[in-house]
Amino acid sequence: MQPKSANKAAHTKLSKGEATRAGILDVAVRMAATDGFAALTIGVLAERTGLSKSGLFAHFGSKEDLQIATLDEATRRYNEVAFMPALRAARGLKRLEALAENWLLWTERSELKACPMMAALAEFDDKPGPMRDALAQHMQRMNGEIIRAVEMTVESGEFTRETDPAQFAFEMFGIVATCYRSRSLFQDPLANDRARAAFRRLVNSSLDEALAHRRRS
Amino acid sequence: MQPKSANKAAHTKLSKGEATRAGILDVAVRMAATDGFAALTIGVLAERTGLSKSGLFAHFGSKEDLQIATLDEATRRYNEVAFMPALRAARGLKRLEALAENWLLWTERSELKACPMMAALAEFDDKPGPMRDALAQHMQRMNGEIIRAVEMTVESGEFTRETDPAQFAFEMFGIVATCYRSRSLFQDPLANDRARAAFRRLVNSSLDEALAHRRRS
DNA sequence: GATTTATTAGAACGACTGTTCTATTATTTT
DNA sequence: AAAATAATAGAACAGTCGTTCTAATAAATC
Repeated sequence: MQPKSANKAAHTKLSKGEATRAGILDVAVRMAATDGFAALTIGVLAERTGLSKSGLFAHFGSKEDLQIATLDEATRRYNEVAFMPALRAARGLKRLEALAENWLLWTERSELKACPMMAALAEFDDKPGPMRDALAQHMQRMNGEIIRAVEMTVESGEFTRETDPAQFAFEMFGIVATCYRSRSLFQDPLANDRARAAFRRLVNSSLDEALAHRRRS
Repeated sequence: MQPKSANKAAHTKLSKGEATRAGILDVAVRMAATDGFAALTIGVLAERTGLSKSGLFAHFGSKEDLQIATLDEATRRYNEVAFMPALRAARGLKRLEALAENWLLWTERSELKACPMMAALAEFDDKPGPMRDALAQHMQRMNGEIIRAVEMTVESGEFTRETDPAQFAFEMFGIVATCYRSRSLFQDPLANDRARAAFRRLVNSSLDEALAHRRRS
């Protein structure tokens, strides 16, 4: 199943198997974003990639592995398109804002119709199993990175010491998630702006408290 | 399919058909909350209600109608357990707070493991069809009621005139949705408190602006 | 109590599911 | 070019899906 020369340098030409696997995952990520992970059936996926069911199946040991691989690929793209570029912004508020903005826009930039991670969240957050475990891990990591960014904004002095990074991350996540939902369910063209306004308010409340605190002491 | 005497007073004894139908929907709502609407299959539902597949199926014309009926029943319960009781609170901030608190707690009070509407939202917000239409309608109504409550809080003078009710509803929805997700995915026992803190911050930002505004003028 | 109507069961349907075989091609290594 | 290995196809599997039919039973009406 696994080619002999598994570990290869980043830009080595892909073997045939690896290339088709990548192609499958590309279709799979798109499908997961649009129709959810439940729609990710072997038959439909085989049809859309031009492979036979068994031919496609051979690239993954099971449907569950296929789903996990799809989720992994989606988060890989998120990191590539949204998270890592945000790290180029200076530590502190600048970076935090970049994280928010990139998070809002990464699906458009990846030409996805919706966020596959949000879809996965919705489908598996209540069903125990390997998929849910993988998802929880990804989300913990993402959340941890946001918390880290908030902590740096506190350390830089832009946010008050009273700021609760976990609480901030919680609210930030809510804003982004609601934005995605608002877009898909209501096709609300204002969703992005509403999310930005909410985020600004969230940021301001940490800033304002800082100013008030300094005035008090 | 429909009994002759369909319209009956509120507390009339249910006919046998209506009783079983209600029993089916009770199981269906519970299942939708726990496992999602996709798990709402005729076979499983028949097994859990002790009916035959065809016997159960006869109560609904199609699976789609069953799903819609389940969603309707869920929103009916929400209105009964969360929305209507909140109307007993005085117009303005009190009522708005009651709406938020009841919204957070209605699943526990209904002995549901999660919110079926949130599940529906996640599964159908991207798939056009009657189910999505029904869902969008319910959500528009809920959102409208929140907006109305915010408007009343503005009219009562507790919120500043600059308050954007739709924006407030957007953020409030995000807070509740994230709370539910946080509970189910991470089993976070702090989720409710985080949501309450976020809501308090949301409320405060409208109040503070009001004070600032009065100071300015 | 007899007759009509509402409610349920049972069997069968074609379509689709994930998965496992075996066989046949491509590709890579020797 | 030969031998070994990787990649794909095709057929078949047991299971489930939603749905439709016919037949039997329960309840309501006369």
